[in-house]
Amino acid sequence: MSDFKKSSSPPRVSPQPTLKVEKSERTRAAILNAGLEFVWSQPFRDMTVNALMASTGLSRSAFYQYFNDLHDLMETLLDMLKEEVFAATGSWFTGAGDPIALLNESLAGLVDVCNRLGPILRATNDAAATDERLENAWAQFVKQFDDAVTTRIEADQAQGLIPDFDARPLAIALNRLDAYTLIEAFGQHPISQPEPVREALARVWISTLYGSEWLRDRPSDLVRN
Amino acid sequence: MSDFKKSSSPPRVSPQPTLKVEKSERTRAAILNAGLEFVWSQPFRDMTVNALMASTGLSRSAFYQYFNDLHDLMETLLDMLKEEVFAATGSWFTGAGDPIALLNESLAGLVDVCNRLGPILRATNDAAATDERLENAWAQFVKQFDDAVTTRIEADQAQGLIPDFDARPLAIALNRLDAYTLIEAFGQHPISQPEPVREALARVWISTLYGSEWLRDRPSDLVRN
DNA sequence: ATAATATCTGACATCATGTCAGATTTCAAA
DNA sequence: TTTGAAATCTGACATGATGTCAGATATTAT
Repeated sequence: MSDFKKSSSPPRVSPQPTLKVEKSERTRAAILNAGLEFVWSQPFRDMTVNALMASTGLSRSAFYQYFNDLHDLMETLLDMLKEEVFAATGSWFTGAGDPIALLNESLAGLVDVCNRLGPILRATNDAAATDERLENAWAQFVKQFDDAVTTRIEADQAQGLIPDFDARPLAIALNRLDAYTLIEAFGQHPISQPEPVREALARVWISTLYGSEWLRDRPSDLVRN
Repeated sequence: MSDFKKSSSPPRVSPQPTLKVEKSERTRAAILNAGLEFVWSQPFRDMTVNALMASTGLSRSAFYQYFNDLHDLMETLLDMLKEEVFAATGSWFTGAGDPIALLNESLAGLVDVCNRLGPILRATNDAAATDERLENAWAQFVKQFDDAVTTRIEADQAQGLIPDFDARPLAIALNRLDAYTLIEAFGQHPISQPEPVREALARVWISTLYGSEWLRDRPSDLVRN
């Protein structure tokens, strides 16, 4: 009871835990944390350098010591997200063993990351619409998945595990499915239950790639890996 | 040869073909056409009332006689798109007969509309990120599909044509698949070939809903209906 | 304690927005 | 065709966000 906490609060950025903690590192982290707070509570379109810095006690112009503009800050948050997403989804791409089990694992990891960091996902995607640089960063992020998924599909096609369709358009479509279903589900309030979302994504991926016959049973034994 | 034309140029909006053509109707149409031209050639983030009106010969302030702001104009374009999309996809929702054939038809129609009107799709989605009103309009548009698809899935589940999963999360996921695959494919240059996109979407929908066994054959006999 | 350096601030120039009073154009009645 | 009321258009203004910069203040090593 005592440890109750609102379901999802932003993560925090801490400066390098070196002995010497430069002032600049601390304020940079403070600004990033203000950004996280903001993105967790308000849509990106309301973010303004003024509003952001007001919650740090620093002047508006101090912001420009650390970031070129708001989109630059968002790109930093996107980098945080990317790391976690790559870490969570690696298994299906690199792992050996039952492809369906690995795919399930990757999707579960992806859903978990987005459940925790959904607002970053949504905000960076929103922000990308108003800035060419960030849009390219986002596009490149997604493209890495398009490539990886295409490769994996083609490998499994070579093994006869997946029927012989044109892999790339399918990979692109399935990745858009993930990205925007997850943004919708976890990007902003009200936040969805993760489990039905995971089930929906898994059903689509598995029946499209490996065939619907693999869905009958398969209890959720993958929750504890 | 003489009738060759760039693969995709914006449609044009014409005033009501009444006898009396009000001046205001003509300039409203002119502004909308300027909006279409713009969205066909540049990203929405570069659209400015100045830039838009420059191409009409009217003053910047004249714009505000017809629209509250750029997002208001975009909402008008979205309405144009909605009509076409509803007209193109109706068959699977309302029609009677072979569900898979109807689904194929609806998806083909959807791909065709987006192939013609892709820039509107992309621009309105981009614009929605910076305006609450338009964001709601977009969300409502998509939600209509979520509801319709959910209903159709549940009806087919009742008939035993579709397995008994939770319909709504699936419907949401599949609609995001369509929306953002189509934005990606036709929203901006370079524009994809429609056919591989159509095939990818059809494969995902059909194998997820009705089972992958329906994909083996089925030549593209639906092209001419 | 102090000087060199790092960090921060206020003030400025720029640009897009939306409004409004008044100028200009349209159009229907005479 | 003329005319004047209504419709349409325009320039000028106030506002608010942006990014920069010179100088002020704080930090840190010695």
